[in-house]
Amino acid sequence: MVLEVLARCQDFISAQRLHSLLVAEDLRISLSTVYRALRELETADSVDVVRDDVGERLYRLRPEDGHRHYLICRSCGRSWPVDSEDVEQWAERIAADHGFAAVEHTVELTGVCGDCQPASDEGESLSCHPDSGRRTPAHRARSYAS
Amino acid sequence: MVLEVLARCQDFISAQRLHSLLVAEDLRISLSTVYRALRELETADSVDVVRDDVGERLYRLRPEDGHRHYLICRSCGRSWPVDSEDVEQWAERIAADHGFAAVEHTVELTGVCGDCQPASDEGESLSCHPDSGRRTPAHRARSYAS
DNA sequence: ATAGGTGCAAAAGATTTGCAACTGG
DNA sequence: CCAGTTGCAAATCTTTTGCACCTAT
Repeated sequence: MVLEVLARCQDFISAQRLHSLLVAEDLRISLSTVYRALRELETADSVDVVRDDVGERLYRLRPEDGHRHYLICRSCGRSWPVDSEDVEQWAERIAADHGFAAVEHTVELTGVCGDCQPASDEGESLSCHPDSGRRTPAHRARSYAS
Repeated sequence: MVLEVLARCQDFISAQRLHSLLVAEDLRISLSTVYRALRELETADSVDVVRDDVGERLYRLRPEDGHRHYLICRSCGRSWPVDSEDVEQWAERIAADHGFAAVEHTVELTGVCGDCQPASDEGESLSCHPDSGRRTPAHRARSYAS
């Protein structure tokens, strides 16, 4: 059930919201089970995970094409898989330069998408973000970025 | 006091450990105050922040040369500022391609440093990581990476 | 019957905050 | 005397876990 919603969603979503969606569909499932399912999917590398600005974890089913990095709109919350060839290479190079092995990287790209730029809120096209066009920008704990 | 320890440390450190260090030096300060100080430094863009594999936040005083990205050893915890020109450019390009504005990015590079590769643990040269050479690798919640 | 999944409530843990006491100017 | 800090304890919030129950094999 978790997988199904994730697949339908095609966007990052929190465990709690996911649970809400499930319950809203009359599916009987507990929050614990949702967390357990997500953890499985995570260890199976079937989902990508990013952190909310409040530390909450957001999950997204990894696209079949293997993309692992996304461009996320801070306003509506929608995400787009992006090509990360360059970063992969950069990461490898940097690691090699420093004599590192077993390198892993985490990359999060956020911004304001085209739809959210002119007016203030729209982008209700997808269903995973009840709080679409209204998200606390830089609530308190912003990740470092530049 | 917080600043001083951070400066001396030159590495990522958690609020709690930082507090321990302070207390260990007979400096009278509460954990709350440490958190408050770190938050200030954070909003002042004086520190960079990364997330532990358990969700804990680690802070590091941003080097004067303005580096914002680091290569962190998963074994001993030491970190090295890295050149991120390429990623910056990549980020800008990707964002532009998608019509995004106000782009921000977060990049975390982890691996096993040279010192930690042959044997298992060493690298006790710096003082911020009491738990050096022994860190739960991929405890449970691994960030997505590739 | 039996292994594994599930729900519930409690636990864990990091961070924040209300509030009263305190300090330097 | 006051503004701004601090400490402490309590609250918050997400995620995990213990444990009993229940179900499909």
